[in-house]
Amino acid sequence: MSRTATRERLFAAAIELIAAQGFTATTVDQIAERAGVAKGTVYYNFGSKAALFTALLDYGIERLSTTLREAAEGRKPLDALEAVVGAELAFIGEHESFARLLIAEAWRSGGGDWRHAARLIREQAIGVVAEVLRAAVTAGELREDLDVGIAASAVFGMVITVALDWRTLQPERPLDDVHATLMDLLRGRLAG
Amino acid sequence: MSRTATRERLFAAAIELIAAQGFTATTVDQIAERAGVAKGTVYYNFGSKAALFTALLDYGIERLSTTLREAAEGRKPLDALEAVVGAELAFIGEHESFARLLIAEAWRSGGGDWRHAARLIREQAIGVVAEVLRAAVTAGELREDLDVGIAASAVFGMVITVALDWRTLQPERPLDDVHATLMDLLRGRLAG
DNA sequence: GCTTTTGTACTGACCGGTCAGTTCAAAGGA
DNA sequence: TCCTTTGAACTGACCGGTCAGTACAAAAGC
Repeated sequence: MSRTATRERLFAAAIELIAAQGFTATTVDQIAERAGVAKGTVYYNFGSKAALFTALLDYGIERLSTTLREAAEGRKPLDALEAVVGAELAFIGEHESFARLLIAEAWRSGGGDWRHAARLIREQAIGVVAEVLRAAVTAGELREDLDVGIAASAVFGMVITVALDWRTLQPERPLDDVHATLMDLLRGRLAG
Repeated sequence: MSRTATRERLFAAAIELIAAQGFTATTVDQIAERAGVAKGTVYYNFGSKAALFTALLDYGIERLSTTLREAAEGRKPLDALEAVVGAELAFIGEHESFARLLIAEAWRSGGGDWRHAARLIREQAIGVVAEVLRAAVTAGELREDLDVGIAASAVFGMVITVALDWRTLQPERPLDDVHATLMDLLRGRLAG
């Protein structure tokens, strides 16, 4: 098997297990078994359990932020916001386990080396949202005194929370439906 | 020392450690040491590491949802929403570690017995937000066809995300300031 | 008053199991 | 030939849980 194929199998296995059990509770033997490779292969490819995990975070966050950035590309600010929200929803729908893992690791307090992860998310994923909002402000489509930082983190957190509740409680519901409710909320179409 | 005092010392110690490291990575020895008691005391009081943790979750979620419910009490629907958001912000500001632990442990996928925790949060904490929104709909202050479930989880997730970013990135910022930005977002006061 | 008993809270050394990480000889495949 | 994988055996540290014992205050018995 090619090296990258093996790596991706290991990523997928590790993501599901760690999302369900947490990093420490997941054993390297479990990861190897689920990926259908030998334990030695894990160490041949990554060197350590921790290295596998950080590589996995880098890889996933990179994919997420790229997806968001591409969704925004070439659109007018407010359309871009809508597209980014939709892309985030879709990404989480497809990579539910990764999203759960992200939410768990990103908001840790002190400790580990993967405070790294928190910064990555903030700078890359939430950063895309912030850029879109900033563009909308510049274009005069949003209030000039909008606190872009807070608003971006609010949008990002709102979407990830709703998406996970959606997958958990009513997965049969169509994405567009959830997306529409979310956009109504954002546009302040609440009043009766 | 009284039994309840010991229990609360253990809660406080466990919350900080688990918020920073996760459940499995936190050892009973660490918890005992930080609480200033012997390891045996943990088992005398709770029976097991897992039991300590679920007791802690029950205790914390109960306090959170009570706080939210009291904030809403006796207010008109939309005022109640504002009050609940403020109360959630304040609670997280005061119990930051607990909030981090909640967000990390509550959105787990499969596995553990603390799928329990996810349900508790949904039913109790998010439930309060949902009730307030439902009251607002009944009073004609919000759209009749608003999806109360999605909206409630969106509001809850938005607030907890923003609150933790606030504590991490700009803790000196006054609560009222963050609260105001959040309410503007909710009211759709975005357009320029 | 005084001893004896009882119950509660806590202690910390210890045990048995688990797991990350290592090593290596052998095999597969491009 | 060289890169990659296999799978099993092993090690040593670490950790959850146990348990015999301490401390001590409040009854109980005399």
